[in-house]
Amino acid sequence: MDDEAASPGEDPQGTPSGRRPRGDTRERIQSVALELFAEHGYEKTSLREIAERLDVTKAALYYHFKSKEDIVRSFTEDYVTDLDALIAWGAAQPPTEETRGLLLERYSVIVGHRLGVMRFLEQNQAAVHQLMSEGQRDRQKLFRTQFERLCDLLAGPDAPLRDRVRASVAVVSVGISCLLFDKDAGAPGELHDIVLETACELAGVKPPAA
Amino acid sequence: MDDEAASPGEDPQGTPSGRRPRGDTRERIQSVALELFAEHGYEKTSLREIAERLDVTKAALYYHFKSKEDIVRSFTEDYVTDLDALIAWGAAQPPTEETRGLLLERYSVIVGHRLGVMRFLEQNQAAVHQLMSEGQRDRQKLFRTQFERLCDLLAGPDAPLRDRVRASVAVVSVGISCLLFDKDAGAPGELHDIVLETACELAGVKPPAA
DNA sequence: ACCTGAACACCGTTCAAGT
DNA sequence: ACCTGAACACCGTTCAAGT
Repeated sequence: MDDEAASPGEDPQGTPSGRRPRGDTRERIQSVALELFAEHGYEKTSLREIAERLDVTKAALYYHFKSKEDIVRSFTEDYVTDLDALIAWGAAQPPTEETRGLLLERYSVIVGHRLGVMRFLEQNQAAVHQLMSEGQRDRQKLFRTQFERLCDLLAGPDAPLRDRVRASVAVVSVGISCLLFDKDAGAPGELHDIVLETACELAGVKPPAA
Repeated sequence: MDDEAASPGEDPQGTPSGRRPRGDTRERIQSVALELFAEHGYEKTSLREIAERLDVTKAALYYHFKSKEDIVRSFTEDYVTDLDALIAWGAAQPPTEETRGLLLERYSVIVGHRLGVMRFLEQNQAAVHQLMSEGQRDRQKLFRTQFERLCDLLAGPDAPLRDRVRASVAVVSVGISCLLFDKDAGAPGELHDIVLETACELAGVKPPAA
């Protein structure tokens, strides 16, 4: 039923520490790929380049991943899971101002923890959008849908246009602020506070625990 | 010196109405390309598809454009020119609150007039970024640079972090709001007013002519 | 001036085969 | 389980040649 759990072969014995086959080639592929995708873009990075850096053949990559897009999905998955959990949490809360403030704060924490993936997603929207809208059966996991769900939790589909626009800008602002000013912050929490305050102002809520 | 003015051949006689060679193939390529690039993304759209829709050969496209990237540049150029003019204007004004408000208003007008190109740029950042950072000698025309110049006119590189973050979000908000809510607006100026008000609030200025 | 046909190197993907 | 070598169809690009 759930066929996307096992990646290489089947591992029927079940190696104690999970399914990683000791040689950590799979993870090395992931990290080299994310690095190169960020540098030259997803489409401009060829599997040959990735393979060469790892001293393996192009074909070897296909033992660990079933396609180039599957490599992307592998390091995108965790972010999607986090965001899904946040949305589910938000949907279960009473739609109060406090909930909306916490939603933005938790979203900013997720973004802060996965800047590399966020940068990739932001820069390769077109590639990623195609990628996700085909194979994925679970429509709830499409990025666009997740974005909309998050916005709806902040403003609701029946809210006046102004509120919906500002809610969208609030969500987007968290992402791009973190990406653009990652390096420029002095104190560690400085950027986080600014980002959250700005997003909350846009969404029309007081920042939580201000 | 300026070698990017003439596109097909040289047209030494100088056809009265410009350099268009009557058969409007060049423009048909542009419109089909923008359409397909928006639908399937820049990289996923092949020159074969474009050529087939126009009933010509792939090779024919190379008579009108010197590469696939050159097609993008052709419908990107006008937007870049507009933005350059806006930046030049802004740099020549006194750095008052009124100037900053007008900067945002004029930017939102430019964006509103070129939604198709904006959508393409937003979704294909990675492709476009590569594209522009190589061939282009005129560094001032890089998109990233234009974005930064615009932000600097709103906040200045020495402004406190908070102001710089909010200036960046202000600029980005104009683009994404127009793209996301293009269709949802009731009255014609309704969205424009909301977008401008939001951007001005972020940049810390009163909206012009409110 | 405007376009075709055929070739080029490169790409992502597959698969039988090796260890 | 993990990887190679060789082949596949397709891509962007070039170029001599046609009208």
